Amino acid sequence: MPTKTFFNLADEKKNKVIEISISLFAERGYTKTQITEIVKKADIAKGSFYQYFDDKNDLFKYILNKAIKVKEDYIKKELKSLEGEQNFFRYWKGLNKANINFALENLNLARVLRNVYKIKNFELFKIIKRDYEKQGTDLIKKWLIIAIKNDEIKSDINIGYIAHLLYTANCFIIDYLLENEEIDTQNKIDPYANKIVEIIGNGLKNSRKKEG
Amino acid sequence: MPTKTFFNLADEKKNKVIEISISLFAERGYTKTQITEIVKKADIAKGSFYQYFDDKNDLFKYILNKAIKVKEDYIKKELKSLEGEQNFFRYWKGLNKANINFALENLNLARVLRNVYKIKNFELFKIIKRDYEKQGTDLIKKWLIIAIKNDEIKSDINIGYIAHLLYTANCFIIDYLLENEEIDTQNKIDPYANKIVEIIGNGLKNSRKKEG
DNA sequence: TATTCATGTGACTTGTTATTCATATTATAA
DNA sequence: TTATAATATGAATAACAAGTCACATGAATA
Repeated sequence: MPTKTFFNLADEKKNKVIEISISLFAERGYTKTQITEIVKKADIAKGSFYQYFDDKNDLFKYILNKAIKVKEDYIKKELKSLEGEQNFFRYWKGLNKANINFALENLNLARVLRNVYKIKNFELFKIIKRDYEKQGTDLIKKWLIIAIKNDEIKSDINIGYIAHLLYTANCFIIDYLLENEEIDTQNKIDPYANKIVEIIGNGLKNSRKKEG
Repeated sequence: MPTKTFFNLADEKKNKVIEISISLFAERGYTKTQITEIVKKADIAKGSFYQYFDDKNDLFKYILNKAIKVKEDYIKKELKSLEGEQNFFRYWKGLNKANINFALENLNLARVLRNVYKIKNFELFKIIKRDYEKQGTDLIKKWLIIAIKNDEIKSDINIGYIAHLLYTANCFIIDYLLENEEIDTQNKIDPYANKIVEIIGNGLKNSRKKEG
């Protein structure tokens, strides 16, 4: 956790440090981001940095948690608007939409999250990563179980596998978005995401049942 | 390129260095793999290492190219056995099979490749990575075009997107395999991979045409 | 204004790891 | 056997980046 001193800082200064850190972590990942560069860009002294944060890790965890919270808010908002909905695919589509909106409106935060996801052998983040992924797949699993009960989806699937596949399909869309910066508008990414949802959705659908 | 001295080495010694490097790069990725550890495990002197390789990068590129070559061999072999085949899905299944076999039989080489794929901001590897991905998607694109001509696949798809999706679905299977070491046999990974091929395949199929 | 507390500072220390180099050993050829 | 080339060695160096610290400045209160 950042120190009291950091939170006492004038908003402008505080946000400058945060924004610069986010953009560096997003661009270079954890290891290659240097405190030296952060302080230079934020125009503060090295010593000051260590008055604000215990160490590099402290800063990173702070930003990571920020990213997770912001993303969760997007998902919560979307789920609220889906309340009462019975159709699995609309749920999954909603989850995709929330994730895409989060990424579009917070490109660098989304990049920080994806970098953590891809990181290797970082004991500290392994737990965060696992929790984070579990949260995503658990939600899908819950929906899948209901969808199978409702005969909406074929029952000959392994729920764990498929939840993982659907989760990954979503990550894939986000990656595509983050790696192809030219795709920065809803107009371009939406048809793309919908196509994927449609393709995988068609493959999953219980063909014995007509669409609802 | 490793030096003449390295290639002159007795096979046992040479392979020891290679194997240890592969397993360390696979386990820890490029940055966290230390020459000091390689040298210690391979039981050679630090100075010797620098008689064999220009630097750490030289070693890594050598191993990376080795991995690419080995993987290509698996694909070439599979493609040969598919010669004359007209069905898109059998091709795609074949590609999956080749990749899975490569990964199962060369776990660490596969991990090295996946690590490179996930690496950020490594100018040197960006080109290799891009080439490598282009190769994978180009193959799928070629098949997709034929499949659409044959009415095997719906025509309302963006070939670039879908090729990328199919390519990623494959990477997803490999990741799942590499991250869940307990899945180390053909028996366990095959039904899993087939399920994914089936799901996405069903979604892509032209429903106006009966299966061939 | 004097005292105290909070914040700012950047040269220095520490730790880490790639890379070098002067020297020793071993193999090869004459 | 001797000379020459090839290979081996590990302590020393270099480069880099995180984290510290003794001191400076500023703000708040009495």
